[in-house]
Amino acid sequence: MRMSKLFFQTLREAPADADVRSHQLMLRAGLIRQVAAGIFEYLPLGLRAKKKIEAVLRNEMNAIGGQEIVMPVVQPADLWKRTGRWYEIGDDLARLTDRGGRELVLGMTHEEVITELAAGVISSYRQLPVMLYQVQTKFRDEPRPRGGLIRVREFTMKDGYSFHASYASLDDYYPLVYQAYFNIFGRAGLEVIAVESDTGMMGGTMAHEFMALTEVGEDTLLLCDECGYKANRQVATFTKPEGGADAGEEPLPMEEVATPGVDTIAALADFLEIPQSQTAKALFLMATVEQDGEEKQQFVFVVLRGDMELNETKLSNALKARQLRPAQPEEIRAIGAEPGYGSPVGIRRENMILVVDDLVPRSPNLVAGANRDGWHIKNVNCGRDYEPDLVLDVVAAADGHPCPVCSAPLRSVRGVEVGNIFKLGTKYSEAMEAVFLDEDGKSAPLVMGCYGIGVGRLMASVIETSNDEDGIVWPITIAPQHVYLVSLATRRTPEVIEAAERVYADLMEAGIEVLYDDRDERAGVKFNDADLLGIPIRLTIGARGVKNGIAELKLRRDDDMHELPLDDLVDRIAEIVEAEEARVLDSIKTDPLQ
RNA sequence: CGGGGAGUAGCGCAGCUCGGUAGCGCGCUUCGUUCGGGACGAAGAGGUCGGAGGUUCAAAUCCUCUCUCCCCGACCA
Repeated sequence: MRMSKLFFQTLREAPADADVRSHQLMLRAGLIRQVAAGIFEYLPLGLRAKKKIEAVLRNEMNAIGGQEIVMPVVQPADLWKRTGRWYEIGDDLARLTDRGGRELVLGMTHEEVITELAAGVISSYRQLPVMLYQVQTKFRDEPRPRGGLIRVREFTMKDGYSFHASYASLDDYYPLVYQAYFNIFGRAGLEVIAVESDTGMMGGTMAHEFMALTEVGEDTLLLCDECGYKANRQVATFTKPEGGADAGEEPLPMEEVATPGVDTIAALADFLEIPQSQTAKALFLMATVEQDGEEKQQFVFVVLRGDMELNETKLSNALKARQLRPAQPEEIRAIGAEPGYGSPVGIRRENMILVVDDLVPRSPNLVAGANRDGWHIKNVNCGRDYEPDLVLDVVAAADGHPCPVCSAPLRSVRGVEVGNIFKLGTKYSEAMEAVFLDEDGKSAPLVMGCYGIGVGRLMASVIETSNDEDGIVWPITIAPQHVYLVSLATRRTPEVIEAAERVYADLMEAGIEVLYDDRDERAGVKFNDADLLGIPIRLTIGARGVKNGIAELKLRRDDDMHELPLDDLVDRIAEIVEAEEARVLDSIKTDPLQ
């Protein structure tokens, strides 16, 4: 490809509304353009990188028996009604109506469609297991797209779905996908870790997320450097201490204490000069739950120890709540509690659930609110002064908490979820009546797994983790082009143009991907654009070199200059491309599946 | 949805307080000189100042409404 004809433009300055590094670089390098919030165009170079990633995806999916199909973006609402997700999912699901008044959705994922498809094709255990996948556009009307391609509304996803005759078969297959995912990310030059994750709206029994560790990530992960435990904060557990500072202490009589204007835990601990672990934190939430097929609002009172944070995912899962929101002050007062001074002691227990974190009953003599503005109660004891409805682990693991496996301190890091794998089970096959006949001639629902990778997000993550102050540093495996050929010709040096043209033609002839900078620009402009674009191999043809029969070679990833003889260039470049590819492949790291 | 910020040429910005011919840098076009890490000179093209109302002799500037984008939070298969 000739730069002089390439449809793009590099930018010296990053657009003001990009503040994530990968976003800035992709815009500056002319890989993408933004059309609307979370909606992007791919320009030629960006698309080439995207297609390289897709080629890796296809290759690895095919290697574990995947068969590629394509399903529609626009799907009938009826399918989504059958699984209930039409009702469960809120505004993230874009809905539209066709000319005949029929309701449609833009596919945000394809479980419904593929399960229906599988139901139509699969009738016997002899057809199982089978893995189907597609590389297709998804639309999710995210409330807040951000970070360029990190979080978007319209995106390309590789989504795969496996169908099995039994859970045992799914259990056998799942590790193959797990390994294929490491191969994919490794081949794309992205280091990831796999963490256990919440199964969320997908449902299912087991799930892993593949996370690229970077500060721009939206997920918090907890890692143990000692034993290797790692989990998304949403599901992470930790070894809870035996009790508070006063563990083992005898319960003391309750005592009211005036605390004017002290309506936060931090202020309370300061005011009474006690650690936050000696306080009780009261949280009031409204949960949307299903009861007898009806949606219902359920008031939830949660008591945590003051030094802990609520993990809403844990609570939500335990209550099987569809939604959780903070309760309004009038809702809180309706049960006889006072916002800012909430306490489980002396409240009206009708129409509410009192959930207590399991650390609270082990922590005697806590200071709780008095349900009265400006007052707290000392020496509140769970079990003596109030009876919880549920005692659960509902607190969030945080940096420094003891590992649940080995008790070493956990470390919290940020990560971008670039892929996920789920054991779905029969949730969708039952809803869609996707059944097969087993060996005994009995009808049974298909057992499913599903596996996703966001292509653009993967690309952004690679750039996010592989760049320097001058620009992108592409791994050669997914770089838009392998070679950036710089011609430093001027009008007085036609022999340089001639040599560069010949090298370009030879490289093309040999099937080597080359971006030829034939623009009438000064050397500095070309070198700076070369650095910005991040093509792995830079080849420079200048007057000096041509006189001596050499070209100059520099790899984007290091600072060393090399000289290559012009008459042996093509073979040498081919070797280097191969060596650089091998280098990426050699660095693939896999986490054992736990 | 809550909080904050911003919309003026392709990109980065000034002008707005105090109403009076729409500017600067980069990029783009043409010509000339230059040519190994973002050259120089000359001459140009390019903007309904996000949109709609209003106030005024006169609105980028003041008022009202509205749209869009970004950041933090809520949310997130």
